Amino acid sequence: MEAPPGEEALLLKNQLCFPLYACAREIVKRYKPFLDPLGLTYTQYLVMMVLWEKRQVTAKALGDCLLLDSGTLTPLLKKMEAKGLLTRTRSPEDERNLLVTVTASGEALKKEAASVPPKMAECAGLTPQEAGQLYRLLYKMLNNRK
Amino acid sequence: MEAPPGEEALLLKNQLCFPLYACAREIVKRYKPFLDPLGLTYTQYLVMMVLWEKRQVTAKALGDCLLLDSGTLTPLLKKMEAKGLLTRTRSPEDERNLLVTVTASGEALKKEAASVPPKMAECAGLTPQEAGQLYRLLYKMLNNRK
DNA sequence: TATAATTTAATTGTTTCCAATTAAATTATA
DNA sequence: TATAATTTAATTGGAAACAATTAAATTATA
Repeated sequence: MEAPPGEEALLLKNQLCFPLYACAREIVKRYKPFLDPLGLTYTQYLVMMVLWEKRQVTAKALGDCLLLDSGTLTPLLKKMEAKGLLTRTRSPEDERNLLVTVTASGEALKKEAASVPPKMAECAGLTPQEAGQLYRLLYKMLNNRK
Repeated sequence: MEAPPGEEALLLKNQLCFPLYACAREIVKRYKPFLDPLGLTYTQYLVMMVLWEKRQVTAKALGDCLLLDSGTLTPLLKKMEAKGLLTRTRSPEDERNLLVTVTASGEALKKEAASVPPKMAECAGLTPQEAGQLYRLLYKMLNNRK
């Protein structure tokens, strides 16, 4: 005897999005003990990863990278500037563009951050194969954006 | 010529947690046009799914289900009570427990919500096999919690 | 039984996150 | 060129989310 179709689709245990949502929050929590010593939140850590790679980016490019808009980035970047991790200047060629540049002290943080990825990889608890599968599926969903 | 090991692990494109985090936010955004007509946010929709299934739960049990604590649930449930979706009463057997009970109007919303899961399944853009894989991997990570 | 420990919600303060709007700079077009 | 459209950040307001603390009720223990 089966439940009517509309019935079972609304059960929490049949949701795909719920574990996605819960897992994302859980992961940020698991990062916390590793990021606290660096004085970074998870979102700030993401910004730093982009800056460690590129040294300088516009706020627009950062938002495109991280899928965050100015409502999130503006206050975040101001806080990080106050902490001395980056500078915020206007592009001389196009005053609309905000240039975000890593400072020496922001750059220096990279060495301490090097220990974070291996610790996190461990606490995810997936095999390398599973992690690869998950990575591929998540990007497939993300890229399904219109 | 390879980058040093600590180097590549800090690249955004090599992160597993970033697409997880971005995908969770993206999914909530994709739900929005379907949930707005019901007057529900995504988190409120999760609460309603539990209530449609159980009719009555304690706030504690709800938090265990959804992995949310009282700091999130207390204001959320008050808002939902104000909207007439549920009632908040104390358990007579144990006054510490808050009983959350769906109202008739909350129950009535279930019929309208029946159309949401199929629409969401479509916009995830995964095959049923992939969705199953993703589901399994996410729960594996979640259950790796200490 | 009296006290201590535990459990459960609520509160407080901080950080994200987003939608919608505004303002400024630039680019396109009439 | 003058005006319109576009692009980019910033702002505003609302909803989560969480850590840490507090308060009340219950249970365990000395």
